Amino acid sequence: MAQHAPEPAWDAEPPRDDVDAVTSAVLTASRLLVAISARSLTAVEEQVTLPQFRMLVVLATHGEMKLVSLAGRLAVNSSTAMRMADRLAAAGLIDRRVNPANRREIALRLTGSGHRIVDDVTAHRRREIAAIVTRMPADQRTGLVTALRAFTDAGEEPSAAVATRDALSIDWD
Amino acid sequence: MAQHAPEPAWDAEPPRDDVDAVTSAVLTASRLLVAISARSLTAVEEQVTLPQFRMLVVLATHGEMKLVSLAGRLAVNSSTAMRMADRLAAAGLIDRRVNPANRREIALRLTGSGHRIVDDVTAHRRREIAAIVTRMPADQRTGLVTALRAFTDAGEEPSAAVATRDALSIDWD
DNA sequence: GGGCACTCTTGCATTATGCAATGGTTACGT
DNA sequence: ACGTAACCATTGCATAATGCAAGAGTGCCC
Repeated sequence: MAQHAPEPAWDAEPPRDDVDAVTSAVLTASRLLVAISARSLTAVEEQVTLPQFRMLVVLATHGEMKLVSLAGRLAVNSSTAMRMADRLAAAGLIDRRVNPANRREIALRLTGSGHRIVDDVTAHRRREIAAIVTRMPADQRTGLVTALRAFTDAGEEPSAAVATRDALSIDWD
Repeated sequence: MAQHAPEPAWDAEPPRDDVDAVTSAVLTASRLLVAISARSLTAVEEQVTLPQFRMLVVLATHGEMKLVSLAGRLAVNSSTAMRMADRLAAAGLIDRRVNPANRREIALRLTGSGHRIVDDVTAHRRREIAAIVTRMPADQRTGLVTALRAFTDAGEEPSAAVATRDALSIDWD
């Protein structure tokens, strides 16, 4: 990929090769992380479908929410969220009640069982990542933290403007 | 695990463990990467659904395949893959023909239009990651490459044993 | 030649998804 | 205070995704 002789010949523009090499490294890491996440989901996929799991994650993260907010965060139509909530409520994983302060809306919330499912997946994922980190040379670890922080900082700054919706198909935790 | 107390990750709380801190950093980066991928998909989601796009990606990566292999790689039932292939063929994005060497199987392959869709998404994703990398301090970039390589190396080593299926819902490129 | 494994295909049931319409509830403006 | 507009949940309708199971064609091996 990156040869040597990074001669920044023009302007203040950063050398293309440098950025390209880093981009490729990030993409490679992405694939691994997605594979890990996919594996961590197989544990619960007997109990809930993937879209249902996404809903549980959002509720675990944001606590009680009304339906339209939930739908917006999942980037699905409210009718879709509606029927998913129906099924999750029937399965005893979420709890629905009318908001007494505003009777137009309903408050949706995880039950204990719902929380347990999310926690199981999160624990599995953390465990698997930790296992990988353990296999890394110890002196590389601090470097990874520093580098990733720089990356996420650079990536999150403008995201306020973008108002990134939650992940399309996999929510991590 | 965590109820809904926001996790202090690596700062704030005294890192109980080196591994723990790194794991948290990786999880944070994961979320950003997923958000990026989700955004890169919105461009094509008028033309194909997400599962359909996954199928296109697999075909772009592996070239011509028979149906069961494709289904296996997508981790879906062959009947599901079958009908998705029907729709993609009807849309002119893939091409199906009987394998002359083995008339039980059908060979599925991307058309030009199918390729274009995959390329669009990949380009979008690379562009967005590159933009973030550009915003990083230049002296952090090489550190990121080194650190990510150490991470992916450590993560891929045992994956031969695991035989990781492709990502459950998002294929990256 | 016959069984057997492999492939594609189709029928059936459930879930996911969006759009549009309906009815209840709140907010706002005059 | 009244009426209208905005907001919210809900349901009907159509299509896609998904798995299981059964059926039909094809190739392989003994």
